[in-house]
Amino acid sequence: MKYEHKSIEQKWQKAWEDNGIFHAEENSKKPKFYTLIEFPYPSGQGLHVGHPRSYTALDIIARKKRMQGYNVLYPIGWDAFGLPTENFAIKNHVHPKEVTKKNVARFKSQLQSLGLSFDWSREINTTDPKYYKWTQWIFLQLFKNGLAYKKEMAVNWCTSCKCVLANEEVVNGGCERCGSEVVRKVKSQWMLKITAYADRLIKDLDLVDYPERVKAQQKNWIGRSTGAEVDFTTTTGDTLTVYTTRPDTLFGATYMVISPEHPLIEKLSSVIKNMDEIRAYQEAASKKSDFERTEVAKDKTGVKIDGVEAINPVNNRQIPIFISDYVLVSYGTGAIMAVPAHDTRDWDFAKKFDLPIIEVVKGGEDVQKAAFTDCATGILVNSDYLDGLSVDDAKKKIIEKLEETGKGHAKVNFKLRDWVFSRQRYWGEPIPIVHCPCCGAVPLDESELPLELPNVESYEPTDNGESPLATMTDWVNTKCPKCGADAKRETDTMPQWAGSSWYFLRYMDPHNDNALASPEALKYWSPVDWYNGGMEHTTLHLLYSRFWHKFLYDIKVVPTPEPYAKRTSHGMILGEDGGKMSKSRGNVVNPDEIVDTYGADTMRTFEMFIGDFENAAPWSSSSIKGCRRFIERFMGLTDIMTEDNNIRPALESAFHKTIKKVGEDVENLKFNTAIAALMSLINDIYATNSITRKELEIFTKLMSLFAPHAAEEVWSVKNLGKGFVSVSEFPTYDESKCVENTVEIAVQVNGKIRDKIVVPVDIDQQGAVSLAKQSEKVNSFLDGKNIVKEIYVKGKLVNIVAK
RNA sequence: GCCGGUAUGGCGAAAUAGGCAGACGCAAGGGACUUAAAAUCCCUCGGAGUAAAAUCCGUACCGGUUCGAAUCCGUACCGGUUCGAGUCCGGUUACCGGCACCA
Repeated sequence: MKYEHKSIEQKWQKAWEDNGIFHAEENSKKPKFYTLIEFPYPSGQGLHVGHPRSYTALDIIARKKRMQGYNVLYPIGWDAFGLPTENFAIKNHVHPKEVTKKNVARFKSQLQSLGLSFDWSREINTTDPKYYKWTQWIFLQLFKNGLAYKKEMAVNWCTSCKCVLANEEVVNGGCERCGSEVVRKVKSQWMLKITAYADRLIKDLDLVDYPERVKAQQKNWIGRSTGAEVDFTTTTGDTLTVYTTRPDTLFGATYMVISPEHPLIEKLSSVIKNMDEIRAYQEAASKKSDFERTEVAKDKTGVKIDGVEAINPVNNRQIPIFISDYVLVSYGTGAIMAVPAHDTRDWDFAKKFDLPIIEVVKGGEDVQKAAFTDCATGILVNSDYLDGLSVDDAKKKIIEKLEETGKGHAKVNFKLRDWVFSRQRYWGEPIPIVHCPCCGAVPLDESELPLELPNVESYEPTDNGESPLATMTDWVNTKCPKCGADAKRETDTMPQWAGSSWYFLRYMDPHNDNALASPEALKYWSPVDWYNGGMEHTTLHLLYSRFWHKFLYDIKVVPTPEPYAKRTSHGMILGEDGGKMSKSRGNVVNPDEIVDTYGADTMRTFEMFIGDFENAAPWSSSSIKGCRRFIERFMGLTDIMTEDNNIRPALESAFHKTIKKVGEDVENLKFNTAIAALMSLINDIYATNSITRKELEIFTKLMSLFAPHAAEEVWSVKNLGKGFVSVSEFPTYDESKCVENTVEIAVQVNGKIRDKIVVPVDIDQQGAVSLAKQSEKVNSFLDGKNIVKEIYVKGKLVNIVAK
């Protein structure tokens, strides 16, 4: 049979869609299976060869589950709010809505050309007011529950996007999206209190099946640490509270450091003698970007505060206070007690400013030469009632003492900060809040949702840091929903992460106007059974959506504490040169060209065959030919089919083994070896020059996971079964038929292979060894030696140990 | 610096409760078919070695355990915990990812 991929692929894509065979069933009695991929951002560049790697992988899972009798939900939609669209709109003077529409159409046709078994009847779009009505609704619930609040604070400001960024969006001091410089800017911002969920976001990782690296990264990002807050009094009678993870070293505190922004400085400005010097330091620190501030500086800087000192609560020793930018205002209390003997940063600082270093934990080298930071082995010294204790015991004891005397208490801290939720841009969900001069921030009534984006003249971001919406006075000016007074709408919009934080719920019931999804649909489909996506979203989307879902669980909207039961992650497809695909490198592969030249089936098979799914893999324009040949050979089977409706005995175990292997490998994301097994089997089939009807039926079903169009064609041309092979019953195997009658085993002498023999599969040790000894080759190595030991490993080898 | 991961032919990679290293595919070389090329089919394909064999070497490094190690161990060097350490804690090289002055 001639293989014309273009006509075949178009034909079957249309047939699948016309018959709706991939639509998830409503009110089904079948067990459900919800497979999910991260819905794409429809960029102007169109689909990238990286997208199909994830989509094809879960498509294969979805297809297999469908064939195994599950009611499968494999949905698709568009995460369409965002800056590139807006920037394109500004440049070309088109409405972002139009840009989005065009990009979605392009993406949709590209995706459909790949033969992915999405349920297109559930397509969603985050920019659709019917969709973002519910994004806004969730925001209102967060607001009503005190988890959304507005706060004046220093934020990350992208100088190019003219917009604030969340901490998660700042990469190496630059904007995650455009790479431009990020500076600190004080602005009033909407914040979401993700920190209220910090503990549960760590703890509930135990409930889900995620790769270890994902769990580790999330834990690392949340950064839980346990320690104590300790109150120091100052010579002015004020209280200076510090956070420390090493309260056991309190006796070794020889100075204190507060961050340049610490409020105590203003409060004591009249007492401080060197205020000019301090002001100059503050000024210099504020000019540094966040990146420079947090970069591990080799050289510590700081200024000693003149005129006020602190008193160590455990020994009443008077110690100096410094300001230094190595202490961050945003972590802990913005102040530390410095224990140079047991903290490398404090040690560096102490050396530079010639401050005393007092050893309070014994067990390391000379603390005058380097800080000793090992908690596991140290023993407390020079610490009064803590002397002789281990670090752990000393921590417990000192915290007890502090709590007794009211000088401190145990404290847990997180690196995680609240989520900066405002963006000063047009193309995002409007925040449904009205600012009233009397009532403050007032939420819109839920019946007013969706609060739609107005049409504006210009989407250009403003230099004064306000959203383009602020210029729309008839939209901005409104009445307070509470008291009716003249009031103004919030003009900031939500970040792109808002719409994607709950989209998987909408798929369960995408056309519902009364709720984000019906309780019945949520109950039936939750949680997502298998979610595949990129590692780059681990501390962004994946964390945000877990947070929202936990909140929705708390207010009894969703039935499960975690949104995704299982998460897997694919590796990147690299350019042929081994580097990341990018326009500037000129190594970008266009999927349209691949589909055009080789067909979607080849593209799919190749992306699955390319290597370990979880690792990065370079594209190869020559290797893909092997996959094309494989599919041609598959199509060619139709020319050698016989009407025999059995599996031939010679191939029986090969078929059963392949069914088993393909099924298991697919579940374990080992697509490459599953395809290799099918290639091996087809080689065995061609060696016999024929294939039976029954054999072709099974082979076609297995192939339909990877090359669904070609499989449908073979299925229908040879009339192998009713309907579509894509929804036929997945073949089963018989474990007992997976084994051959005879097997070739290796014969070793002293661990070196000397011969290979064919033996019955169930032969015992004695039989195998005596057969092995009949080999001349083996005997030549045994000559003149005594046999010490004979080893037989069933189905593998015989090893004769001789001396 | 900390956390996680990886290391196998010319290339993408297989094989780990220890058991035939390199499945499957690409590339390459030879042959068949063809006026020729492409396509297809057959053969070879880790390295050294040989006329062909034999044989030796080979899974980042070094060292071990074992009849047998890509797979297990680190006992190499030193120290600690312990009545008692091969067993618990603390090493080397290269690359990738994450975090990084988080007290």
